[in-house]
Order: sequence, then C-alpha cells, then structure tokens
Amino acid sequence: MTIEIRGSDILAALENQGYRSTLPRREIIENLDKRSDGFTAEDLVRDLPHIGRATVFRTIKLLLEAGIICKLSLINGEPRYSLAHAEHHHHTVCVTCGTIGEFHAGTVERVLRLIGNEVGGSIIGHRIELYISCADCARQNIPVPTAGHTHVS
Amino acid sequence: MTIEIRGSDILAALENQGYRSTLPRREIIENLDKRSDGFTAEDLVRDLPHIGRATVFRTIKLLLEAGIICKLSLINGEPRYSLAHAEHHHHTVCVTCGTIGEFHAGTVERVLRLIGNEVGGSIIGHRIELYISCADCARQNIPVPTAGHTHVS
DNA sequence: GGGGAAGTGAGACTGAGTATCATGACTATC
DNA sequence: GATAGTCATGATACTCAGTCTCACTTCCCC
Repeated sequence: MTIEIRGSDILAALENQGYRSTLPRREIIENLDKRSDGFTAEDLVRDLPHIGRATVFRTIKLLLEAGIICKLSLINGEPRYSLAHAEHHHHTVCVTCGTIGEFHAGTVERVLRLIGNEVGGSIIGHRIELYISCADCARQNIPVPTAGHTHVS
Repeated sequence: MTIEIRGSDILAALENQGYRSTLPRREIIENLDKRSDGFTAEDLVRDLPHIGRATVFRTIKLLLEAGIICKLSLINGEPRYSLAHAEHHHHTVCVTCGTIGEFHAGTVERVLRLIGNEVGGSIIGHRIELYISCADCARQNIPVPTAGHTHVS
C-alpha cells in the first residue's frame, strides 16, 4: 500500500497527535516534501539556516515517532532519513550514490516470525536493509566502495 | 556452520593478512574472548585503560574488516560489536538486556536475492536485525521499552 | 644491531544527537 | 483583548562514538 504524502497531510497527522503547527515545523515538512530519496539531519540544518539545530533534530524525532519518516543507515553506518511512503516496508540503499528505495517483503516477514519462534523470547521488531548498486550507478559502472564487510550481518 | 573462535586463531588470521601481532592487539583480542554476548568500544576502553582510545578503535576496525567481529545496532541505534561465530549469520538483539544472539536464515537470503532482481541494480549486501525480548527477560516480565517505532523499517 | 615500516598514545577534532535554559509563540479562559 | 500557562524555539554547551594528526615506540628483516 503506497501512499502519496503531502506536507499538509503530515501537518494534519501531527496536529491529530496533539502537536502544534508552528512555522519551523511547517518549513521543515515542506522541505521534506522535496526530498524523495533520503536526507541527513545536516541537509536540513544547511537548507534552513534560520531554524535552530536543536529544532531540526527535535522535529526529526517527532516525525520518526509519528512514523512519517524512518531512519536507516548507509553501509558505512552513516545515518539517513527517508519519507515513509508505505505502512510497512524496508529499504534499499545504493552504496555508491546513497539513493534510498523501498520494498515490501511479506515472505521475509513470515520467515522472520518463524525464526523468532526458534530463537525463544518474543519478537519486538526487525530491521532489514538491502545494500545495492542502483541501476543508474551500475549502468555508469561506478566502482562499488570496497567496504571491509560488504555483507553486513 | 558454527566455529569456536579462540584468541590464537584470531591472531593467526590477522598475521595471515599481513598485520603484526603487537601487545595491545593481543590484549584486546584476549579481552574479546571473554565477551560472548556483545560489547561496546567503550567497554574495551574502560577494561584496558593502559591502551589508547585510538588503538582500541583501530583494532576494532581491523577485526571488522577481517570479519572476526561484526557491528550491529540496538533498537535505539546504539552501536554494539559481537564476535562472529559463523560464516554468514544475522543477529537477534534483546531490546531490554542488550544480549546479542545469532541466527541463520537461508530462506531470507533467497528471498532478498529475488527482491534484488526486482529492485534493479545489483545487490552488494544486506543487514538484518531481529529485535526480541529474550527468553530470560520475557520470563522476568521486564517491560519492553516503548521505543517510538518498535518496528524498525 | 640498525633501519624502515607498521603500530601506538595523547589529544584535538568531527558529526550526530541531546540537555539546558531563557525567551518567544500559541491557546484557552476569563 | 488581556492574561496565564503550556508548548516550542534558538543558542549554546555537552556527550558519545569514532577519526586524524603527529611525535614516538615497537617490530621485523637484513
């Protein structure tokens, strides 16, 4: 289920959760609207210099908690954020250009649930990230960074 | 395939890769031997105060590159390291006590390869972490921390 | 034993994120 | 419309994990 998200929807969602609609928040959300393929907190800080660093991070935390954006990490561990276009999804991350994609994998979910039974205890959540060299980068033959552990466990 | 790893094996592996066997490295590796369920860089820095911070981090990086340890993150993003006992595996992380476990999931691997084909581009690697409340914590009824997004995408 | 490469330690620095706190903006109530 | 209380903001200092630099030391081979 893919959902087209607009800034106004995000604002409405936040207001529903009891948060105020303030100018800095509106500006940050508008800025997010333009970013389809992942961004860093520093991107926002740089783009919106009149908004305090702390406010940017606070708003990111808010949006994370509201499930509007999600946090993931590049193959080297660098944090990235991305607008969540779907209810439940996972990410592909291009190791060369950093572009973030989404995918759905009901099968994987089911297998993980089975594994959870074997492991003992109860499953709280999971994190799946697929590191790829995206079609564009592969076409341009951009060399894949020789990260020490390309298979990240 | 589970492998019992001893400090001497690790050292030999490093030497094979052209790294010298030095006192700080031997001490760090010996210290790892005692840690079955994950550790942080700060744990090592604290345990080995006569070894420089930079050296600890340098050695961790070395061991990561050699595939002897692996890096993962708790549900809140805190970094953790763990001895890699098997060729290819994934981790379970207890969200309450932080204990790290391992599991194998050929099915998941296969599904991810299929997804890679759909996504376009070529797969470089993947990261799968299963967040659980481990058997011990579940038995003791320790409440699971209400992380904003328990399903980490 | 000597020389050169590899490794170390101290400490400054970076990048991501949090804490604090005085100030400013909203909102509900009168 | 004034007011009070709550929520949000910005500046700034701080933390935490990790990196960089550089002079010094250790290791290994000849």
